[in-house]
Amino acid sequence: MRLITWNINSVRLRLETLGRLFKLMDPDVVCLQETKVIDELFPADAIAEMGYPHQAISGMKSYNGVAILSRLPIENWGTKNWAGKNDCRHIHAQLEGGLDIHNFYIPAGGDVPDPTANDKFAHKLEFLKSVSHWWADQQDPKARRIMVGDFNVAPLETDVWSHKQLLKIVSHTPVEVDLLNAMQAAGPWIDAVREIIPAEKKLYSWWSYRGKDWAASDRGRRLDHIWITGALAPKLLDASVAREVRGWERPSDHAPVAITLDI
DNA sequence: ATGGCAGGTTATACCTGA
Repeated sequence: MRLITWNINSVRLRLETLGRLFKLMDPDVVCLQETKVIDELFPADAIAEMGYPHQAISGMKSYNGVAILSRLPIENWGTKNWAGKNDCRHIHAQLEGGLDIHNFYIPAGGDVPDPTANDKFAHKLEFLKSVSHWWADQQDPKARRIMVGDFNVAPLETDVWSHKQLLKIVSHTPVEVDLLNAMQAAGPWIDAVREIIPAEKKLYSWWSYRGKDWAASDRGRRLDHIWITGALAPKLLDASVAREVRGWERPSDHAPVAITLDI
């Protein structure tokens, strides 16, 4: 089974690109973030025709929005609110056989890494804490769970183009990294991508739109993640970032991240 | 050395992203 996560930055604008991605990667399950559309206007029929008739969607106007698209039947699905906001940043779906998939769009956090001066950063920290506490209450050593999404935190030094230069930049500050690590420990979760691609290797999944030549300057960050529970770890076959997708025409600023499981 | 870009909106400037 192949599963991918992608911050698509508008599902309507990039519907054709999504079809191209289906052909490139042949995924069984696709988790999207920043769909930016209410459920009534989500291109559900077009995506079903492309081979993904089983869908769980939760969107709002203009901002945020998440979706899980699947070739395999979804037995049940739902959403949860975190940090006191109903803003379409999480959706989960259970597939046949009990595989549980959680898709998150964690708040970006604004520019100023100070929760007393910046409400968005305070919200991000609160969001990370509330998800951690929830996972801490879901302990089940046999659980087959996957947690994916745009976490908006690049935890490792090799997850950013310059650790030193980004220490005070939102997405790589120590307070965020500590909270992300706490969330990972709360699962406990295994970083599936770093199981396959060693932590010594630089790895990014996002490059700013603003650079002149994103590929040449390569100032990226690994903001998009796929975590799995210990019960799934023996099934992990592969993981990758589809960097080439960032170079396609009218791209999202995020590249898809993928894993393959022997299930 | 990031913010210079990009997406959405009852737009034609301003919010968001990170």
